[in-house]
Amino acid sequence: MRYSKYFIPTHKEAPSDAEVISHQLMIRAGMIRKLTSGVYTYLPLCLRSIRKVEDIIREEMNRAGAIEILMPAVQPAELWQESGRWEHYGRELLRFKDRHDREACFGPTHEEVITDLIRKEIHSYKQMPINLYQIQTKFRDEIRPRFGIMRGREFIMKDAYSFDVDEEGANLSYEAMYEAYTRIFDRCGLKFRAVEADTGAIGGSYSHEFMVLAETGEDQIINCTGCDYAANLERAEVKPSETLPESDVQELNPIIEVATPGIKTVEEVADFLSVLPSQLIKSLIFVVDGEEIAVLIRGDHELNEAKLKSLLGAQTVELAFERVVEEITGAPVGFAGPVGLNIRIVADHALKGMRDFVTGGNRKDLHLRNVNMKRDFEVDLFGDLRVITSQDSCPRCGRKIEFGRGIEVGHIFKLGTKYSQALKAVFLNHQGKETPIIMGCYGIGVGRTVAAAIEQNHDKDGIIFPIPIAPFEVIILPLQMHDTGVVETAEKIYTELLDIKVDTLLDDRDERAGVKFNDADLLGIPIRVTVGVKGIKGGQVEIKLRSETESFFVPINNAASSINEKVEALNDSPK
RNA sequence: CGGGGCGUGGCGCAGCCUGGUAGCGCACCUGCUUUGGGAGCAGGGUGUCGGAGGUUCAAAUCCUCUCGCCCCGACCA
Repeated sequence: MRYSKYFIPTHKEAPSDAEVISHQLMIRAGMIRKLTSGVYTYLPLCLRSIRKVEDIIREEMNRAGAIEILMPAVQPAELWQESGRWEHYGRELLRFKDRHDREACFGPTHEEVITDLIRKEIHSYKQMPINLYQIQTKFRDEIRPRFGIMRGREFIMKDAYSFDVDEEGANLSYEAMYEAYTRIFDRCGLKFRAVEADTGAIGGSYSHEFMVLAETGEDQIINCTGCDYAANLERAEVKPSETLPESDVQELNPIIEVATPGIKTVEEVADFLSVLPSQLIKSLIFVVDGEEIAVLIRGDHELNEAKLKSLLGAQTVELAFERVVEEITGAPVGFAGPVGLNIRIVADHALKGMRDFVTGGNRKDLHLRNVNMKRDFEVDLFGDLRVITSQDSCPRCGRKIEFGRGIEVGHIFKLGTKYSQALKAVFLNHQGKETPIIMGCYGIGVGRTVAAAIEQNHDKDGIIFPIPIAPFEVIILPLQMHDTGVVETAEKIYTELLDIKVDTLLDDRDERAGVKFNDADLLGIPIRVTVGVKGIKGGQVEIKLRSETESFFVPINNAASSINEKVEALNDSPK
């Protein structure tokens, strides 16, 4: 491609609303332009990167035995009502009506559509396993789109769905996808980690997220330094600590009421009473599928709502409004406690060993000291409810854990029969018995993968693309466009590279050297070939890798083959 | 949805408080010079100051409404 005939509108400055580096660089490098909140045009450079990611995805999905299809973006409401998600998916689902006033939505995901297809076409165990995938534009009306195409509302996604006759087959399908995803992100040249994850709105029983490691990632992840356990923070299990014997009940101290005027937060109360936050118990009132429930957490711990949700098998979990808290506890927010409450109480494991602790007094400006379980209140259900901390050890092997951040680029789920049951996707098994199909689903954010790659690979001058997903592999910079020797040499190498199928951009603009160098750095094309009068005199051109500071010279005559060697070397060396 | 902030040329911003001819840098166009790390000089074009209404002799500026965008929050009492 010739730069002068192409469309790469670069900018020196990033717009002020671009927060993260990948967003800034994608705007500056002329990759994306915003149309409206969370909705972007992919300019040619970005599209080339996206296509390269898509090609890698296709190759690996096909290798894993999946089959590409393309489903409609617009979906009828009836299907979503049938699965129950018309109600549950919430405001993220973009809904509208057609001219006949029929309700529809723009697909944010395709479990309903694919399951509908499968229930109509698959009736026998002989037709499975099967895995169908597509690469398509989705729309999710995010609460707060941000970071450019990292969290857009409209985005390109690869989604795959597997259908199996039994659990064992479903596990094989899942593992095949796990391997395919590992290969995909490896081939994209990304540093990533697969972590155990919460299943969220898609539902299902078990899942892994593929996280590109980056400081600016929206997700917090933990991993064990001793074994291969890694998880999303919202999922990470906490090993229950040793519980103390419960035999010495008689030695418990009597409850003391303490006036705590205006003192509400854990820090304030602990400070006021000169105790550690770990001696306090936070009592949080939640509305769980319409039922009010008290949740008890140690003062220095943090509740993990996802865990609460799964412990109770709930659809919705919401912190109660102030008014509700006042009705239930008889006190303003900040003074809730378990003593005397007549609603269900669930508590984190960490409370088991505690005695003589501090809680709210269910009265304005009152806390209680020396509160104890069993004597003063009963816990209906214990569970793992808190967020893991740096003091905790690995739930599998007990060794030290590390915290980090990541960008979720892929997510694989075991769905079980959630959708096949709701939509009655059944088949006849060997015994001729009607059985629900076991499903799995597997997503990759294609645009986000490109953004994540930039987030992970850049410097002060711009992007440093991993070569497998770079829009071009090589950029040629003829520095003096008025010098026929320079131009001819650049053209010669350009033609030779195109002949051997190296993706090459020739910067044939009549610009000053500095402009070309800076743009080349900004665009992040992995290999730069500089053709200048100086080099030509010695019969040489200069080659520099974007990822390195040193350059070297090669003879013009075999420049193309030297460059090709570099291209292949870079392609073969995953990060 | 709650809180905060911002809308002035393509981009980045000043001007607004204290009303009085709309400005700067980059970008863009023309010419000359320059040409291995975002050139210099000269000339030029570019705005319904987000929109509507109001106050006023006069509004980018003050007031009201509205739209859009961004940030934080929407769980930890």
